[in-house]
Amino acid sequence: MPELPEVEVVRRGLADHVVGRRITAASFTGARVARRHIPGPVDLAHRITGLEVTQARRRGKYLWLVLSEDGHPVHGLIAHLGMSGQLLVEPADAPDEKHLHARFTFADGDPELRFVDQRTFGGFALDDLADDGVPHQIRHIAPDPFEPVYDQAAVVRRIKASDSAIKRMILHQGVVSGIGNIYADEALWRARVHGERPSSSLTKPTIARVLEHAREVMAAALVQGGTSFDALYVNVNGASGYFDRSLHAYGQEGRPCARCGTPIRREQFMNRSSFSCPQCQTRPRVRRRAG
DNA sequence: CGCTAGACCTGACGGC
DNA sequence: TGCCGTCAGGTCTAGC
Repeated sequence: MPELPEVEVVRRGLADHVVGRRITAASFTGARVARRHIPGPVDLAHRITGLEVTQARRRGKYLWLVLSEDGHPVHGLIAHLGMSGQLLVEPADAPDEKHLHARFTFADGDPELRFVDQRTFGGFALDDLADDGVPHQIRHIAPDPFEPVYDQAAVVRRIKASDSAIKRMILHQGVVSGIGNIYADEALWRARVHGERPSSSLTKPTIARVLEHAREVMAAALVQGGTSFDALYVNVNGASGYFDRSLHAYGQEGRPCARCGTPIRREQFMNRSSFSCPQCQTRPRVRRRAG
């Protein structure tokens, strides 16, 4: 569910409500929520107990809490929200949620931090931090468009060199991170490019425009607290964003394109739905084949 | 190497 | 009312 803007809203909540506090206990309700931590949930809980949260960081859709001892960073507690994960800051006496999977308590008492995840595609892992402060386990995730180390010219070159569809490339978290199905469709609509166009057939300025639109639409969504269609996506206080009102393509099947009035179409691509304007975003003429 | 399909889960919704 | 199929914001991997 959550893409970069929604995850950034959560990161800011963690920065406001969790950074600066010392963990006194952690519990995980099962192995699945800690499946990325090979030694298991008990080891994970044991190893973070007593450490202080000194930073809340994010790359793309991945979050991590920098955990320190005596002021020195020792670990990164990686969190991914998957499709339905929520990190909630709540009083300890709030009733347990149906899909509560983790609980963290702190030396200064209330509030505690909870991880609630209906589908448990999300979860936690503990890892060391590399020299640049990024946990080793997410080294394969490329910088997102809001990071200082993001090199758009390099991303454009890499995409231009690929014969893959442009939508596949901007969804590829190893090329550029943070973009998911919603913002991919919105960026492509804004750039008037059909997602199945082979990347190599696009000019570098066009590829750059797609990426710039992706960054802009995510920045606009962030201002509005992210995109939420229902109660599944919320910030750490349980509140929803309202960028869904500003979507032009995603989920808009049959509604008139805001530019030309043509009904937005829905197609299957990469085993998921894609939304686009048939008039503004013409399909590639031929599906190229090797040979 | 790149791509596809499938797996991992639960719940909401529409049709019958 | 229930049953069944479909769909959902993500990621990972087995197998071509």
